[in-house]
Amino acid sequence: MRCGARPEDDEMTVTLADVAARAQVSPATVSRVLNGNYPVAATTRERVLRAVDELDYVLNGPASSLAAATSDLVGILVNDIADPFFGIMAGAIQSEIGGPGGRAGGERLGVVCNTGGSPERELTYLTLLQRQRAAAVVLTGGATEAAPHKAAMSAKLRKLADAGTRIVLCGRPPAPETGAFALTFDNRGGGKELTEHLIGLGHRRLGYIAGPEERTTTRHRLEGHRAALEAHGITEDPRWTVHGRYDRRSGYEATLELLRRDPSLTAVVAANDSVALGACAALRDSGLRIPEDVSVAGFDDLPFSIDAVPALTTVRLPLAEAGARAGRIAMGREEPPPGGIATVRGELMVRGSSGVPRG
Amino acid sequence: MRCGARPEDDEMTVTLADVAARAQVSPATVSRVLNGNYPVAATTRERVLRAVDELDYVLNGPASSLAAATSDLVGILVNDIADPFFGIMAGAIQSEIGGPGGRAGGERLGVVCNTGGSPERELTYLTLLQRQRAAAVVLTGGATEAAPHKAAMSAKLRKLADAGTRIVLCGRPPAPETGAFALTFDNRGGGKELTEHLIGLGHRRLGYIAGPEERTTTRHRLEGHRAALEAHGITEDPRWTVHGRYDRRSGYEATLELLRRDPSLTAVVAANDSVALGACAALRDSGLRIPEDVSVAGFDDLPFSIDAVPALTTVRLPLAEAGARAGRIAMGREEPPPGGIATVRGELMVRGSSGVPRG
DNA sequence: TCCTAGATAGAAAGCGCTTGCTGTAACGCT
DNA sequence: AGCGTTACAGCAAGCGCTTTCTATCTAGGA
Repeated sequence: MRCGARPEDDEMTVTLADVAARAQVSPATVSRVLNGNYPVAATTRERVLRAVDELDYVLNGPASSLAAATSDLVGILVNDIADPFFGIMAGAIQSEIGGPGGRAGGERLGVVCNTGGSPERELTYLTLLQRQRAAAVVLTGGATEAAPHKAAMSAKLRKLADAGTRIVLCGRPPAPETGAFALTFDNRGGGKELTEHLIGLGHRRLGYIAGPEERTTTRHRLEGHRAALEAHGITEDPRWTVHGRYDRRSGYEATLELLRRDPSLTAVVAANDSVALGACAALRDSGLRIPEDVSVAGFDDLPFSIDAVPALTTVRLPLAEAGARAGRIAMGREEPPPGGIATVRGELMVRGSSGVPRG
Repeated sequence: MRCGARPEDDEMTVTLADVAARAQVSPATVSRVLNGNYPVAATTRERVLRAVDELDYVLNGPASSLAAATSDLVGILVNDIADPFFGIMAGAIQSEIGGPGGRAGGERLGVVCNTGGSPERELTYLTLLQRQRAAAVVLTGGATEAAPHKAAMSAKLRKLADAGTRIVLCGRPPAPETGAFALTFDNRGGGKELTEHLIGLGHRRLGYIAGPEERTTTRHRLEGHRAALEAHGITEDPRWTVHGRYDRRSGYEATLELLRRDPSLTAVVAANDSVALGACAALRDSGLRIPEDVSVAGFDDLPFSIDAVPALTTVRLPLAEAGARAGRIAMGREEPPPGGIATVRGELMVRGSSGVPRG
């Protein structure tokens, strides 16, 4: 690496000019060697690279971004980084973004930002990324539907797109007129299929633990559920739906509430797998067997879902695949879907937590 | 926000100078208003802020970083972003970093980078962060112990620290002479306590599913386990230890292997909770009951561990608390621990997956 | 009343890099 | 031999912001 016997190296941070001086070339040439976007004679390049190595030079990112009017930052927005649902997508996106380990060429810094599901934070992060002149931004997970926020988001996304930032929505509904590409999960279809499976088993009284209100994911999954009920002539009792957060705790409490409202329920459909796990715990604590007394179903098919006892019936979403594709699109390495929108379907996974209703 | 009837706004990206012109002040004044680090008359500030708003101005981050020689990026390195172990820490760190939603003042961009456990990627990410002149870097999770990588890391961290980047290690052993602060988990102590609990229950033949070799976390937990065995006069059979990855799949396979090697084992201690879940699945699939036939123990106490059936006996690590503290230290908002090093202890959580041995 | 200090605002010099344009050899062609 | 090319390399002008230093003005104090 470095020969270590050159005290003057450490005087200050090394600049392009220092490298140029050592390699006996102009700064321009060093820049071109580093960026590899201009012909440089092999011997010169060699000399420059040696100097870079000897001086242990690290490019000044901000300066570079300023001069080139582009940065190598790619933002990844997630609702909850502690939730594997987002972790898996983010990991897949980031690995395609390149960053380290990615294929050659643009060594980009994929940065994941945790909005905690808060619309304001989402907006603030977008501003921060805009400020950094991010090369691309990938937004994952459902969106908030409150009108003011929706409008603000649209405006912000449009502005980002105008500034040349590529926008990709992954697992989120399309944002019309923002220039964003969308990979949308078919939450409605999945929800419908799941409930139809339960109905097919003979269930007629199904509780539903929905996610937070005003979120697209929540609404779509619930709509699918209701569509299934309706398609089979089942009239839904308003008491059968409870809203909560997308976590285990919420599932536990909601299930208790559901049981209180109508003890005759024979199935509980949860907004996602974590919620379903909480539901299972609540049922067990209430002395009910799964699926003999009550069937349970989740959504997403996160890795731990198969380890539940009994294993969770759920809808598998190809999180990693979708993330990878979103990452490639963000990097301009894959053709965006026709019309800018693609629907990604889930797959029903029937496992032990669902069975024929009791009695 | 903006009155919308000024087509000239959108001509090009708005700069500080544009704002200055509109507010009838010099660019210097605008900068000062925005940074709030210099006295500006209230009426002037007012005028400037109005102009900022009207023009919808967004600071150019790279330019700002270049001129000020500092950036508002804070890097968070994790081994596996899809693993809640890291997700929880990263979330806690990021929320303290400020970023959006954080308390007032420096609005920093906390970026989490997924190394996938690869030493090279780790190094590359550090270089990328160095290039961006990151304000701070938090490294989470165990470190790789291979000598060359260790040396390279040390050098890199020292260089970062020299450049003014604050370095915090969270859940990772101290890195001597690098100027890094460390919040280290007491993996050894936790491992020892866990195994002692099992021994106390009467177990004498315990299998151990360790993590990948050459990682500090793996080694420390294993050392604790062995210390407990030794302290109780139990001679370990080499066949009782199997190495694998930190995931469920690995736990499943390792358990099968363990059972093959010695069917008389009465307990299986796993490197972490995910592995333990895999172990449970393997035991069940082998027709063994937990804990009647074989006891199982995990490590970390991730949220889903309590939902295992039976609930997992494990060691709780205060992931969120440690992350939050690491974040505050990184931001200079909390005094670093004396000596730059603090040990964070785990807490034994005895639950249903461990019981007295059969026979 | 004159002078000094305190409070603001502006001028201008960079920060370290990229890139359009301008040389200047060496090459191949007629 | 003469000339258009091609292949490199350098010059120098910024990119948009921060910050030091200087200028101005007002308010006290002697």
